[in-house]
Parts: sequence; structure tokens; C-alpha cells
Amino acid sequence: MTKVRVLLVDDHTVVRKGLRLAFGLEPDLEVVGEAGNGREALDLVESLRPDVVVMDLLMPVMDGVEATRELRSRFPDVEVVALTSVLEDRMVVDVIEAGAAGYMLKESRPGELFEAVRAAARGEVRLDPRAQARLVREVRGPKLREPLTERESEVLSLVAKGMTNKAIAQRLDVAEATVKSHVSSLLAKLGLRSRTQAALFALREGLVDRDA
Amino acid sequence: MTKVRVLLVDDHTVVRKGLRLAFGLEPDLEVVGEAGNGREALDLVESLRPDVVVMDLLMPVMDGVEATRELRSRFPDVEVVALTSVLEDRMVVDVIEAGAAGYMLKESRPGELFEAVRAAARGEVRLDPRAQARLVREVRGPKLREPLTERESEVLSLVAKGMTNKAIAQRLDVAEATVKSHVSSLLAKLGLRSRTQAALFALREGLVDRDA
DNA sequence: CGGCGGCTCCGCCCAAAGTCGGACGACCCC
DNA sequence: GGGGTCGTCCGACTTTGGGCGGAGCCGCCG
Repeated sequence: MTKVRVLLVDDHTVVRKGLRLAFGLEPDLEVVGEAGNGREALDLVESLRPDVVVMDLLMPVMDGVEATRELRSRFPDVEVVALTSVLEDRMVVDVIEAGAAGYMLKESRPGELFEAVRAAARGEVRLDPRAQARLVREVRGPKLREPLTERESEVLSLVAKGMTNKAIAQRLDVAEATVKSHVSSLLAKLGLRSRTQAALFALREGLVDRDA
Repeated sequence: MTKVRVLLVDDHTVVRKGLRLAFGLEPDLEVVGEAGNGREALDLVESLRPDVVVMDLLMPVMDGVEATRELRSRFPDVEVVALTSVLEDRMVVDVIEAGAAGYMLKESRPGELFEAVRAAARGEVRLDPRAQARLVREVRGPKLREPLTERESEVLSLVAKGMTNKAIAQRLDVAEATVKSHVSSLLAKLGLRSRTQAALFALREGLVDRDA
């Protein structure tokens, strides 16, 4: 029986090196390469053709979700196991939709990660129990959220920077009343009741950058 | 020359195991123990008496900053090197104030971390260049922020959950006017101009949980 | 063509948020 | 005890925010 060929993708060098050493102790697993972001990962997958990619989700340049989507569409035979430290509802759903065969947390025991990699190589799925819980909560959730219009999204992102309606109106060159109208309708669509809640929502969903 | 005795503190098992293996390759460094949170770390420091503690900052139970403060006051001869994946202004300053002798990022090269540990053991300081930049920006910054009172912090955390003044008043069993008063004064202290900005600030500074 | 639905835009009205000024008790220091 | 500072509390006033209805402008379809 031949080894499972693994590609590690994480922007933290320390994490990559640590994982490589840990994988080295498993006789049936072999790390064939490392990448520091999604774009590198795609290049390496093309040349190395690993069986499984262990992918961090929060990365610069090209994040893990986007990388997973692209990777799965170009190399359907390469499986992806997401490995992340944060448990974000949206990310679980997004990366599963994107084609990941696993979702593990960095705080899991290493054995669980190895088992998820082996499962992925066999075409099976392994999710951390916490990720499973989030997934079902998301799927069965009555949260059929209506999509926001372009203008509404624009307004929301400005609200999420702490701007007042007046300031937003000046920025967009419309009347303050117009901005209020957009705020009202986006609140209704999101099922929220104040701009503060909207700002928090936008941040949580990653609709806007954390700094700015 | 005797080895530098190191205690690893991180809530992620994968990270701890990885670091332990990586340290194992350095002939002059020796990992003598691991802890999953600040409280465990304090107990282990007492029994193991390491030379240097490598401390993650974001941990449950007792976070790294608090643990560092407590540790340094009880064991002044034990040095601390902070190791974290996020670069937060506040944390850099806080943990240095708390007595850390180093601040490294998980995305640094492993060699830099080892060098920081050796430096700490010699009583020297090593900061990642990015942490240095944040530190000087913070120190020279005109942002001498006044501390919030207990009540103000309480109100802020509720504001950061998207609650209205009325709802906060009911929760705290005071008049709405009182809540407004607290909001006003905390806005003044933070140099902000709306509750939305305050909520965003609270989230960024980690004064409140991301879910709730 | 006429009608319909979605998006952007706006004015009016009331509720929520924020400012200002002040009362009261706790504490400290002379 | 008198004077100072600080934190919590509150009411009256102004500013901002959000709901409601409606106008003009498309593009779509019968």
C-alpha cells in the first residue's frame, strides 16, 4: 500500500513546519510540499499532484475558501481538508460548498486530523463535531436571507465603518433621506433592528474589512 | 552548557505538538512541559521552573496577557516569549507591560522563535519587526486613552451586542437616561461619536466576544 | 402598447440616541 | 468638618436614526 501524498497550505511557517514533523511520524502519510497561500497551493497541486490538501482558511493573497473552490474545479481528484483555528458559521458552509471533504480545528487532537486526511483519501468525509453542529444549524436555519442590492451593500459597508447617514449621503452624493431608505430596507432584509446590529453583522460575515 | 528549559502554552494541541517536535531539533533547547491555558501554565511553572515560557495570547480560562502578568510577579526569574497569530496593537503593548521579553508571530520563521527564546534566557528582548512597529506607533501615539469605569465597560459590552439604550436600561435596572449618560462618557473617553463606532471598537479590541 | 415589479430616490413624522447640566453619596486629604 | 474628586444616577433639550408612503425610471412580458 502506497502512502497518502499530502500538501500543506498555511501562511504560518511555524504551523507548517510543525505539521510536517507531526505527519512524518505517520508511516502511511507523506508531506510532499508546502504553500503559504492559495495561489501557491494551486501551482504546487498542478506540479505535485497530491492526494489530499490540508488547507488553512484565513490566508492572505488567496484565502482557503476561494482556493478550495478553484482547486476542486480544476483537479476534482484532489481532496481538501480544511484546518482552521476559528469556527465561523459562514466558513464551514462556504468551504463545504466549495468542495472540502473535511473540516478540522487546530485545537483538535493530531490523530483526528490524520484520520480526516486518510478518510479524504478514501473519498470519505470527516467533520469536527463542532463544525457538524454549525453546519446543521446553518442548513436548517430559517434564515433565508434575501440578497442585498448593490446600493444596499454599499451603504452597509459604510455603516460598518461607523459613518452616520449624513456622512454616507455626502459620500454617495444623495440626500440623507435616501440613505435612510437604504438602511431601512437592508435592516428589513437582514431581520435586524438598528444600524449597530447591521455593523456587527457585516463584520461577522466578513462583508467588510476589519480595519478601514 | 546546560539546555534552556522551555514550557509551551497554547490551547491548540496541534500547535503544541508541532512546536514540541520543532524544539526537539534544537540541541540547546528542551521542552519540559505543555499547558493549554494560563492557569495550567502557572501551576506547571511552579513545579517545573522553566527558564522560558512560550505563551500564546488568545486562550480560554486565563488569557496569555493575564497569565504573563501573574507569572512575572510570582516568578520574576522566568522569562516569557509571546507567540501569537494576530498582531493586535493593544496586545503588543499589554503583554510587554505585563513583562514579556519577546513577541513573535506564528508566521515567523521557526529560527526566529528559537532565537527569541535564547535571547530571553539571556535576559535580552526580541520583538518581531511588525510588533516593534506597532509598539512605537502606540507609544508615541497621542492616544492616551482614559480607562473606562466598570459601569461604562458593562454598558459598552451591551452596546457591542447591538442592544438599544432602553434594553440596556432594563437589563441593568436603571433609567434610560442613565444609560445614555454612560454611553456619552465612554464615547468621550474613547474619542468616538456614535454607539456604532463604539461597538466596532469593542469588537476590534476584543473587549467582547464575537458571538453572543 | 399598457401594466407590473424592482431599484433608486426623497419628504414627513415619531422614536431613539446623544448632549448638557445637575443631584447625591463615597472617598480622600488637609 | 470643609473642600475636592469621582462614579452613578437622572431630566430636559437637540440631533440622528428609522418607518411609511410615494415619485420617477427602467426592463420585462403578455
